[in-house]
Amino acid sequence: MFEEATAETISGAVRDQVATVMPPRPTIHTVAHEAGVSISTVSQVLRGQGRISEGTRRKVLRIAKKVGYVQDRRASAMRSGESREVGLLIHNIRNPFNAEVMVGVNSYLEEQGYLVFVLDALDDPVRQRRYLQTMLAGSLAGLLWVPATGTDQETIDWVRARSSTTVSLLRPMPGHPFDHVGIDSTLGASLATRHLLDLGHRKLAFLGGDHGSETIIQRIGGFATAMISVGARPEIVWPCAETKAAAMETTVSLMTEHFDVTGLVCNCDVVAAGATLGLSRLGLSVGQDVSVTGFDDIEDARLWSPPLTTVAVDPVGIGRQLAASLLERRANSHSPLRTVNLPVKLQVRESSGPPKGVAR
Amino acid sequence: MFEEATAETISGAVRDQVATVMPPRPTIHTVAHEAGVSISTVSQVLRGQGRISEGTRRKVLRIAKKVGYVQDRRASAMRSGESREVGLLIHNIRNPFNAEVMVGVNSYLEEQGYLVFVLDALDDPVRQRRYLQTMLAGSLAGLLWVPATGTDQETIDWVRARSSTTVSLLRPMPGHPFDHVGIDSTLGASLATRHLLDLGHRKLAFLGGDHGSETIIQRIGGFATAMISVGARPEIVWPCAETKAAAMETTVSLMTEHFDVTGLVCNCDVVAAGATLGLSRLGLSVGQDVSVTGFDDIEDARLWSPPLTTVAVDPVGIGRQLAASLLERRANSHSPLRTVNLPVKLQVRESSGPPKGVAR
DNA sequence: AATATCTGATAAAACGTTCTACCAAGTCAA
DNA sequence: TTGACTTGGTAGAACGTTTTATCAGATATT
Repeated sequence: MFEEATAETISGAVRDQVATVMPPRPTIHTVAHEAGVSISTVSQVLRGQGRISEGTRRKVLRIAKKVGYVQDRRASAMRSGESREVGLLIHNIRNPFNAEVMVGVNSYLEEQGYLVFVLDALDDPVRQRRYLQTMLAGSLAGLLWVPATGTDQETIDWVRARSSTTVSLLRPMPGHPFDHVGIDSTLGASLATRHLLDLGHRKLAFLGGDHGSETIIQRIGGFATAMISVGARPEIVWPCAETKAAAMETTVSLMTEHFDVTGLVCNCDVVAAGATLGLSRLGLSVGQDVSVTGFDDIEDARLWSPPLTTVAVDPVGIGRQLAASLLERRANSHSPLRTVNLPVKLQVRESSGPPKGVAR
Repeated sequence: MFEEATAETISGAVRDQVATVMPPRPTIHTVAHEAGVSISTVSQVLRGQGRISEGTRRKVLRIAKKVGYVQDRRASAMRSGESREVGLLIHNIRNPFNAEVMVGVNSYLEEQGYLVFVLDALDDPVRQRRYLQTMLAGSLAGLLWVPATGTDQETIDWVRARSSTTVSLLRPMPGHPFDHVGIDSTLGASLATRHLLDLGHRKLAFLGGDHGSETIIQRIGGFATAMISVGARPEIVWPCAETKAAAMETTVSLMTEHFDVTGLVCNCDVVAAGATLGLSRLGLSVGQDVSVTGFDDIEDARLWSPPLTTVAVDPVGIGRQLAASLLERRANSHSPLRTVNLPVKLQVRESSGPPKGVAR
């Protein structure tokens, strides 16, 4: 078949098998009838429970395979109140870091027979609320949740009332109402800051993050601590949204107002990317005129121009830890809540260098 | 609360409300009982059907809101056979392009009251098969499917037998068994190739893509056509996996074997990124020694060093078109299958330039 | 006054599972 | 032979909905 290479092709050719009537999906009844046993027997065989003789067991399994039976998870979940589906509610899947986390979660849980499905709240609390409602309406094995910016207490309480197994990640919530997997934000930010200070910088700014979140508080804390330890003043702190566009705008404003800043400690790599854009728009060269550090070490960071100095975390590792925490909580629902903070590591590349006038 | 800044902190502090017993989730029965009506009445009110007086209607709605009732979608779907959940089965969510598509799908469908959930097959046919089985086991409003590399005919047939509303995307399947939304791969590849030819290149290679897929056939077709039209020979075609690491390795091998190649036409931006890495490992400068073009125009492409010349497509637009196609198919299940190809546009940046020895 | 029609609501069966309670037949010990 | 126990299996209720059939009472029509 030849696809014409016009700008927009709509090929409306009639193809075969459009309106064939679908055969009914095989259910447990189909199998039972075919095998000449009761549905209870089939159910027990399929779940490996109850007392069934080896003979019928084999027969049922054979028939099940033959007719292509596959369990309806929702029916199963509805009756037993036990599902093997885990919801991953993420605040923004466009951030490649989150995609990596998802891969980690998935790889761990699927070998345990769980199905992970993902919802992207696009960092919108209203949408997030709607998603939470629909997810928790049916039974769910567990919820992995990166709360959106501006998540209110009511939502948190609502989730806590509905779901016993919830693990939050990355963004700590006030009061730590759930098990939590995060990273050592304070340490990370202070590592990055100290690195710039060691290079000779003194006039540094912190860029990015939404005001008021726990993460940002920790990171600003790390930044400030490092600054103060050498007698510098951590006075320039500009929050901004986690997108390149926003970070670019903010950087332009920031550098216009504070033209003597020689280093930017950014809240994440995406913000650092935006900062890079903003600086080059101002004709400033990253790594020479102004140093920039990120946070995350997403896969692309090493490809940028110049390659980004950043605080590396292991997103797949976070994903796996998340999954592990979830299963642990399921196994033991009465143990006290836990917070696990995974290690960070400074990854030095060319976006940071000594300030102008200081010999390397 | 102070989080210690060690490499790995496990804070095991006991917190409050660990073992509080959950109140039962309100069901339609709760509402019915509270309002003093039957569950059928509640059901009818909630779906706006049947003959219910204005008085009871209002009362039911009030109570439902009061007790915080939210419908159990799985029970509803099970009984009615009609769900409002759409599954998006994607071959690799790490590719930012796919994340954008997802955003497009989501934004369109959610305003129609659908819930979109995502599964990432990690480009593994076996995993994909398992996911398809679990998704199609219950009823699903529709399936959006980017087939994994190496999807076999049996799987395709199986899906066709189970699901009437499936839209495939991006990777056309043999025989075009579903509605399809794609991009004009042939045109895109020939645009990129022609661009390099116009700059004076003659010795070009095509890099990336998995052998045998329709997409790659189209793109290689576009590449070859453009080459032949100026009398060059399209002989160097190296497929490779869609990851930076693989592309880097392949590029190194390719350039070692064909040291006189001056331009690489890549199958996607991720591969182009890998190629960039490979070239710089060989000490070759991108855009000067060797030109590189990509395909997708992911958000980061303009940030790389040098910024990537690439074939731009609109992933969010694809997502929206996908959603539209799905709803159309649902509305009219007997219309002939359709293929929609969205336009592409060449985005020229600094990763492409005239070959050495040719004046710009 | 008897019958038909309409209105507002309900009872009960389904959807595909799981699970508790129960049963029939066989085995074994006393 | 009796009672107790074991083995292998089944019936049927339940999960939270939707949907069809039905019903009681009111209103309208002959």
